[in-house]
Amino acid sequence: MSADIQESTEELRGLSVDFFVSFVQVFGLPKSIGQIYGLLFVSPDPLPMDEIVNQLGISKGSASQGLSLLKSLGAVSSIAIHADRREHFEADLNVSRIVTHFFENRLEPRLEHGDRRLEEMVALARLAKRSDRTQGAASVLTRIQALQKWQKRGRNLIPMVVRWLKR
Amino acid sequence: MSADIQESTEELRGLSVDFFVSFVQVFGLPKSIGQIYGLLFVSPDPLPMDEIVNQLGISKGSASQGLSLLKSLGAVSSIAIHADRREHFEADLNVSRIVTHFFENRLEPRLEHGDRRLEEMVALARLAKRSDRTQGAASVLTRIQALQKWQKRGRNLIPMVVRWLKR
DNA sequence: CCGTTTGTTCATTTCAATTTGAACAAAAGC
DNA sequence: GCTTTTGTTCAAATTGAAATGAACAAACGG
Repeated sequence: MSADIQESTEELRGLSVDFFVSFVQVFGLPKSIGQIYGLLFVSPDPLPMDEIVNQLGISKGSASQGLSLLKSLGAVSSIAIHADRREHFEADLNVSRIVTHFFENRLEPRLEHGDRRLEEMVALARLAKRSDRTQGAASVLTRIQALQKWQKRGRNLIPMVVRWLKR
Repeated sequence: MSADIQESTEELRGLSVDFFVSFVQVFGLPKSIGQIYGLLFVSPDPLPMDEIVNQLGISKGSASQGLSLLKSLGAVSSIAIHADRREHFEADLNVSRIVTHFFENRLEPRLEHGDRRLEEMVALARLAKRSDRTQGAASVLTRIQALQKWQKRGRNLIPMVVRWLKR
């Protein structure tokens, strides 16, 4: 490989790593996940873990953990390479998978939890309103109920987004 | 105020704080922001900063910074109270504001940046493909172009979401 | 079997983001 | 003008999440 090709390959790698680091951080995932995926994304051939460790300068531990998360997201898959017993990894172009995972695992549980919290809040605010017949208590109840509407609206949005991305 | 009312008021406050801490964390905002908003949300009357500091047990610094962020989001507004020179704060039920702010300030700049990165990546991959006529170089270019499509799709989604929430 | 390669786990370290609190500024009342 | 109250700023401390790397396990080859 000539010197300038190697150079631009490295530059491409850097851009890809950067791109995906920024991407995964939107979803609150660690930087190393973005680095690994970014490297695999522009690699023409599947890479073994020690290549990933070397090229990114990260630890074996990070690479191992990162790869297993990425596999669980369906964002990378492992490939058998003839006459090499090491596991090789390849990026899947599964943008919707990682996003869907974010919605279903990060967002959905919180929304679920939030629903229950809001129920309890309504109950307490009703109680307060009954004993303490002030304008204040009533308006707090009203607000909480308005918030419940927003919560529902948000939840309805998620399946729409997922569908749009899968379409 | 009777003992049981005061008690359930405190419980309500705790639930609200919890709810909003969890909410803001989805958007990568600090916990204190959620605490402050949660407290104001269930307060019948506007509160001065020192009340917020006392009730939440946070520092003056956090409260000051948090309130100014919340004001900038349009999530709280300040209210003048007769014969009290302290600034009083009230929660606005502006769920869409905070979400819109997230999209426009956190997401949009990243997407913008991502667009530029992808352009550079395409350029480099084209170069690589021209000099190095292997299957690998060509397939890397194809992937990057596929990613560009996803990026566009994501960007188109945002105005839709914002509209849905504002509607 | 035994040594070597490959990969995982988890206690410790590192690092970044948030919170604190003390110093400072601004405004108000006396 | 001086004191007190109110609010901001920012360097330092705290905290929590992620990365490290050493110890361990598993799989393979000879």
